[in-house]
Amino acid sequence: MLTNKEIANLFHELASLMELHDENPFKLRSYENAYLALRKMDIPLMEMEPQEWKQLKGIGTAIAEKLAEIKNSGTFQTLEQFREKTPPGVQTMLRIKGLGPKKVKSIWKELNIESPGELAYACGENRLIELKGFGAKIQEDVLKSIAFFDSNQKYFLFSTLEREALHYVSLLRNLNPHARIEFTGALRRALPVLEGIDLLVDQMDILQPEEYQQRDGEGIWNESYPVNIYVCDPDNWNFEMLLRTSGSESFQTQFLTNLQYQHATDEMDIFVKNGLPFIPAECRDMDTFPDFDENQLLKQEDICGVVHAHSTYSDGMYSLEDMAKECMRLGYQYLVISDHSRSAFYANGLSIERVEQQWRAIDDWNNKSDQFKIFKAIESDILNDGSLDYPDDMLQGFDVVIASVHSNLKMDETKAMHRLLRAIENPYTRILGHPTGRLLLSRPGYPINHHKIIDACAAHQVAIELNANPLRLDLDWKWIQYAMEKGVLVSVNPDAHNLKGIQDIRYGVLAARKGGLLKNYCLNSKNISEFKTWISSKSNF
DNA sequence: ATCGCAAACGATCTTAAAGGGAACTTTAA
Repeated sequence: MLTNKEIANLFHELASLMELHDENPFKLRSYENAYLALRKMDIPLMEMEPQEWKQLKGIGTAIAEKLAEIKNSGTFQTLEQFREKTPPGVQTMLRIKGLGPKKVKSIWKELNIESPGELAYACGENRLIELKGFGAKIQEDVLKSIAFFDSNQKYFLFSTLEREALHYVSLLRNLNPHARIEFTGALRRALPVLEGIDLLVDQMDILQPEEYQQRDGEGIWNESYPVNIYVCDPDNWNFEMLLRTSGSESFQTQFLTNLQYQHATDEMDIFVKNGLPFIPAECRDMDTFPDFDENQLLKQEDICGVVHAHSTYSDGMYSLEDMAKECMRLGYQYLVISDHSRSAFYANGLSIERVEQQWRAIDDWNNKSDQFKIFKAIESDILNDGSLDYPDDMLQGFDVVIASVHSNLKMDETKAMHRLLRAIENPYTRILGHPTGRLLLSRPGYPINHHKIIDACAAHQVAIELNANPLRLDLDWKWIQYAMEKGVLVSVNPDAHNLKGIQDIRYGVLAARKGGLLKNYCLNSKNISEFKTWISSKSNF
């Protein structure tokens, strides 16, 4: 069953392919609009009644019919026809950053290049610059993009493989209801990007390796990524094996030599019996293992407030009130609503008038509700010169200003640092949003000096966002220790654009734990009164 | 292909930077 994003991507793919084949630009714009609408939806399309599809804005008769086809077969005829008349390698080229349909078309038709490999070769031979509209700079960038693209081919997002892994677990459980099955390997350590799935099972005599192949039809084996199934002693669930198969290399060498394992009742027991501090699985990628009390490590239930979410005022799918109600339902105490600022045109950023309109709505809510509070925030674009997106007297009116870069991400380190440092130094900035702008496996993000950024945040009492979207997880977990050393708070922010998106906080908490974030260093683990104190704590006015 | 206003059809409209090539196209947020 396809997810909304996967379905949306099919229409995006169709639009690109149609453009490649010179179809009616308005037609393909409709598919592009459908893509934009569907990717943001959090109600699963495949679980909706077919007649409901047509109610959605951007979905008419034709696309609703295609959705029905997708429900039946996972794809639709029109798409398959366009796929058929486009070489697979050309389709792959469409996924390379910096190449849109126009450029791919000219590479394909003028140079007869039909794959990224051939394209890289042609760049090496200086042949791309012959094309009209291409030059030395583009040729160089294309080579870099292809290298980045290639290097990511064997990796998958944690969120993707976790979902798949749960599917495998249920398959295995069907084969043997009594089996004990656990995630292990990098999946258990919650690495943000993974090469495959590792599972540890007992009593799996029914599953000899050669059988994996035979069971192809049931999806036990997989073509895109390896599924490693470790089998331990059927009579005795083996914590040694769990520990060994889930440790990183540095963890193995530092901890797993000469350990006594006998009669361990759980994993923690092995640590205790050997006089070692317990290191939770997700923390085992750290270079050095800090002395911490595991109980102080951030937990999902420590998060008191939802910081950084969007509403229909900008590019969110749900109203301010709906977002607030969902946060309440999930047990949070407050919502820090942060729509896009006025320069974010593509995201329907808020003009000054519309900011004021939203403020009135927030005041209304807060006047009526004393049990759940909405704070006024903005995700302000950091403009090219490092300034924020509104005049000071407007910025002053927000409870929280989150400063993020959204445009002109192609920067060298000097430019990026200048831009970010200026934003951090701005007296109104309270949180630095997704510090590198990376999208895991798809966009590298601009280069920054993390030490200097964190130092500046410490000097200016600016918290750093750990954007919890599984595609971002930016600030990277590796920098959390340094942030804590400098006393910088980390805010685990969902950046939600719909109700479901709020629950991305879970991925953020995993990444935070991975970096060893302690509860006391997490901004949104503050309860509402602590959070209010933090808001009024900035002292450099 | 979809929408919206209207009753069969016309309009579809983000914007700015970058790069290449001397005015404009392409891409990406």
